[in-house]
Order: sequence, then structure tokens, then C-alpha cells
Amino acid sequence: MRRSRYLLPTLRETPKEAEIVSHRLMLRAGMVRQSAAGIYVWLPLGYRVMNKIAQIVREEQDRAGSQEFLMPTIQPAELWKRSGRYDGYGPEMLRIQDRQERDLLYGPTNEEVITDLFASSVRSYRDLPKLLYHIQWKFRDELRPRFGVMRGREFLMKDNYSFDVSAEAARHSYNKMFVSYLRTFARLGLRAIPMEADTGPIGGDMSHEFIILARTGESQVWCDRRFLDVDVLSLAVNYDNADEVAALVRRFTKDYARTDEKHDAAKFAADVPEDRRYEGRGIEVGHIFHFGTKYSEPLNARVRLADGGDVAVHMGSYGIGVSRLVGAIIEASHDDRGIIWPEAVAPFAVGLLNLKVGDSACDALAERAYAELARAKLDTLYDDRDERAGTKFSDLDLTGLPWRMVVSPRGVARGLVELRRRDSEDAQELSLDEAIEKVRASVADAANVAEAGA
RNA sequence: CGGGGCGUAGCGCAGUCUGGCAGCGCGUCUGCUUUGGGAGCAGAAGGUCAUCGGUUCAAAUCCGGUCGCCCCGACCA
Repeated sequence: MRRSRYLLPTLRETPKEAEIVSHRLMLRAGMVRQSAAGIYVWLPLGYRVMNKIAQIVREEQDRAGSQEFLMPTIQPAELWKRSGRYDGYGPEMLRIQDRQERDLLYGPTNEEVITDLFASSVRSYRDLPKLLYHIQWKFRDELRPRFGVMRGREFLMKDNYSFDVSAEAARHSYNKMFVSYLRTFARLGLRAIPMEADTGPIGGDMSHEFIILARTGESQVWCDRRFLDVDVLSLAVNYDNADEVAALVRRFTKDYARTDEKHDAAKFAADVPEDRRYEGRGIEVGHIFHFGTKYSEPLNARVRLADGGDVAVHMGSYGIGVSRLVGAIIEASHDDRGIIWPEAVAPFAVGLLNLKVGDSACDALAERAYAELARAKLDTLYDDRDERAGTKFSDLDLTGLPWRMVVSPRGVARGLVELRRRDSEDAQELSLDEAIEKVRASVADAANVAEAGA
């Protein structure tokens, strides 16, 4: 993409509404614009990142045996009246009426719709288990939206729903999602720690929040530092082997990790040696939950059993805040110059700068670099604007692309470009071929890591 | 929903107290010079001062209503 043609309105100054760093940087880097309180326009750069995140989420959901489909944003109130939540959900739910004065709502979540779908389309225990997910916009009319896309009213969420014939089978589904979440966040360049969460009326140990550690997080968290040392992507997992998946879950639940909701200072002190105690802030990026027959009973989602009887299916739901992750990744990965994208979610792999537009040698080399980067299938944002070097450097640092390739009079006579990583101070002068190969290898490594263990 | 604050050019702000030509910086456009970390000079464009009403010879400024946005708290993917 040529920068001169791209809609990328970077700002030198921060709009005054932005308080936390991810919000400031997303506005300054031209990723989002606020449309109303907690509602955002996603500009091309921000939308690319969100789509990259969604794609990784999608791949890991599929890998764990889930199927993607799509439910509507607008739901009939009638379903919610049947589940008993229509009155219970409160003013957070946006209620609307159509021209016939039928009661509708903009979905804050989708248990009702999918349970109803399941009830009308699945009849037999032989069809179970099922894991179904979609990535869809939600609306929750929060009292006070804040922190940019981290707590918007409208947000993009992946929600998965599992259906099993028994509580024991449901645990396998839960465990699959648990492991797939570990892999998903690791691939996004995040270290997400599963923490015990409130389970509601069901009880038991079947609810976890996935929290990433970040200074600006909203929750106070306590955990064992051993969580920080595990290389999740190197762990092999066969999702069909219930024992193997359960063993992995045990490995990630045996050490202490709790938010302020469940923190027990005495237990923390007793269980975790002093040198392994971590206390800090965290951001919730995922939540998994088993809720048994809470919706299948009222919405009549039952299956026939082998012995001729029938049973309400056991369900769980599993959420990842996709749009929130865009902000969360920035909270975890930035410096005073701007965003530092992990390679896996970067909107472009390379920022190509021509520092002397109008100089025929520089123009020629930059154009050749742009063409060859495209041939190597490396997403490139080519800054071909007739701007000063400082402007281009600052803009590129702000937008956080992982690799910077500079064409300038310094190296052009020898056919050299300068290559530098966003997270490093070291630059190298290389031939164009060498530079492209280096970036290509780095991107390929990231992809290989993603495949490891799967 | 309780408390506090703010709406003036694309962004950041001054002007409001004490009514009297709507301003500054950045950005944008044109020209010249410059060219490795947000350049210099010269010129230009850009405004329903959130909105509705009131007071006044005169309102960004005073008074009242409404809308929007932000922050703190309680609440939440």
C-alpha cells in the first residue's frame, strides 16, 4: 500500500478525550475515530489489526474442533422472555422496536439464539459434542464506557458455545477451549494467565478469566511467576484426547493465579514462595464458562439418549474480546514513540521509506523494493510521500510496523537499503535481496511457531 | 445513576470573570529554499463560538432549557 493513497490520519497531538496509552496511540496512529461514547469507526490501519487478531482466533478455534457460523446482531425479545433474562438483564441491553412494534434487542450475548437454534436442529446424543462460534458485534449499554476500545459499548467478540451430553463430556469441551485460549493469546504475542473466576450458580471449578499483565490494567492480580516462563506454543496437544487436554489444563491451574475477585492473601503467601510472587495489574481478554443446563432447560434443548430417554444438554460459553485485544496488545507493547506490534498482528510487516522522493536513484530503488516486497508476499506500507525524513520516521514509529526499510542517498549508490526492527536500536545496511530475505525469514519463523505443537 | 469538568478552524488551546473586529500553535494549500528524527521564509484557505430561547444598542462572553463529550465513584466482555 502506498502511504500517499492510504487513509492514515496520524496526529501529532492527542485528542483530549484519551486517557490511557492504548487509546491515545490508537487515535494518534489513525486506527480509530470515536463516533459516539464507546462507539468507534475503525479506520483502515486499525481494521487490518483487528482482522489479523480475528483470523488467529479463528484458526485456533477451528483447530480445537469448533465450527464458525454467524448469528444476527438483532434478536427477538421473545427468546429472552423464554430464558427469563429479558427482565433480568437490565438497562445494559439495548431494546428496540420495529415498525410493527415488535420488541427486539441488539444482542449483548448469544446464548438464547444458539440454544434455540440447537433445539430446532439437533436431536440425538450421536450428534454431540458440538462447538459453535461466531465473531460478531455486541452492544452493551455500559454506564460509563471508557479506555477507548478497551471498554466500548459496541465491541467485536468471539463467542463459542459448547453442547455436550453430560457434565463429564462438557468438561472436555471446556478444557479444549482452555488450551485453545492459551495458544491463541500466545500467538498474539501475549502472555495470558488463566485465573479462577466466579462460576455463578453452577459452582465447581469451571470458569476462568484470561488476564494479560499490563501496568494499565483494570484488575489487580496475584500469581505465581512460573506462569511467565512457560512457552505455550511448544506444548503439543491432541484435542481429541480428553486425558491429554485435561493434563494440560491441570498444569496451568495448579499454580496460584487470581484476580482481586477471588484473591486469598493467606493462601497466596502459603502456596507461592516469596521469590515467585507476582502482584500487578491485568486486563481481561477472555473468559470461559460452564453453565450446565441453565439455558437448555428453559429453551428445551434436549437430545435423545441411547436408552430412549432424553436429557437437556450441558453447555458452556467461551468469549474473547477481539476489539478489546487491539487495545490490550498496545497496552502490553509500546514505547514512548508509539506502538510496537507483535509480528503476528502487525497491520503491515514492513514500512518502506523513501527518504528522498524526487531523486531518481532513490525513487527507482524504492519502487523496486516495493515491487519485490510484494512479490515476496510481505505486506508493505510504502511511504512515498514527499515529506521530510523526521516526519516519516516519527509516523512509522507511531504506527508500530515491525520492520523499517529505508531507501536514501546514503546507500542507494551501492544498491543498499537500511533494515531495522521497531523494537531494536540496531540498523543494518543490506542489499535489497538480503533485506527482503531477512524479513521473510522472520515472518516465516512466526508462522512456524504458530504451527508448533498443533 | 451520584459527584466534577468541558463543548470556539482537522488537532491542541486562548478569549468568557469585566459584553464591543473571533484569535494563537500545529496541521492543510501555493511558491521558493532545505533534505537521516515531526525544517525555514513568504503567502492563502479554513468558524452556525454545541444547540434552542431570553436579556441588551450590541452576546463566544450574561440568564434559562436541551444535546453531546470527558474524568472520579458504583457497575461491567
